[in-house]
Amino acid sequence: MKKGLTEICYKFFNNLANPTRLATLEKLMEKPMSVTELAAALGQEQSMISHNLKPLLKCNFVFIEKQGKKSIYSANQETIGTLFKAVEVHAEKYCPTGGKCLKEAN
Amino acid sequence: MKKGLTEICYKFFNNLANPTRLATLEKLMEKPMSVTELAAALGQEQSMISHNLKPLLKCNFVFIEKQGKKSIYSANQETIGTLFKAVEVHAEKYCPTGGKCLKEAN
DNA sequence: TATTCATATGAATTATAATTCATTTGATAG
DNA sequence: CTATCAAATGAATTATAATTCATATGAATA
Repeated sequence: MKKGLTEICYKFFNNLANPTRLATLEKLMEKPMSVTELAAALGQEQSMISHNLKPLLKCNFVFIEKQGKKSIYSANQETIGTLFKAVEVHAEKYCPTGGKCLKEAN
Repeated sequence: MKKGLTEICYKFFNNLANPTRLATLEKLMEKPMSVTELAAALGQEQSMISHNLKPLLKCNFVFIEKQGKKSIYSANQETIGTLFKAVEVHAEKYCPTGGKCLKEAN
């Protein structure tokens, strides 16, 4: 691991460590969507989706394409796909309780 | 991505979204160490290292082996290696400023 | 079995991030 | 050019997490 990558990693994982952003990414992995569509699909306020898309966009976890007054967002399939896969692999091998541990207090 | 993995992902990334824990993992990727050694290597208080090792251990990002009064921690090379590599690959392709964006305000 | 070393824990404080609500900007259509 | 729809922004509030400090546990040794 190169020097300084810890800092990048922090920003990187911090960006992903949010339920709204993860749900947004999960939706966008299915297909590109507008902000309004995302808000409807996730049952969240439009402003909240916008706020959360911003950091995802900044780190290129999602891409934007403006279509008239709409902004169509799409997921970075390469990066997000790799990460979700990595979590899946880890969980399968190292979370024998199937996420039961998540319910407990820290 | 399986149903319910969003929740697991949240816990997963949340666990990694911390500078102390990332620095700890980076150190442990080099070689197994005791809590005291880690504290010295990172210039942090022992209690802080212990506090931060706890969630890493819980998700099996690190492993523990007790040697007398010492606790020797080691990294889960498989998972952490994969993740760090993924960040590296992403950063190389999608962070053209070389992390310069990290300095700016959100 | 008292003492020391290593680690873990609890609880309070401090710092950081998420969410909401009001408002603004930008684009298109009437 | 003004009304409407879509998205973005700002600022205040609320929620979460990190850090510190004091203390407790547990193992080894004199």
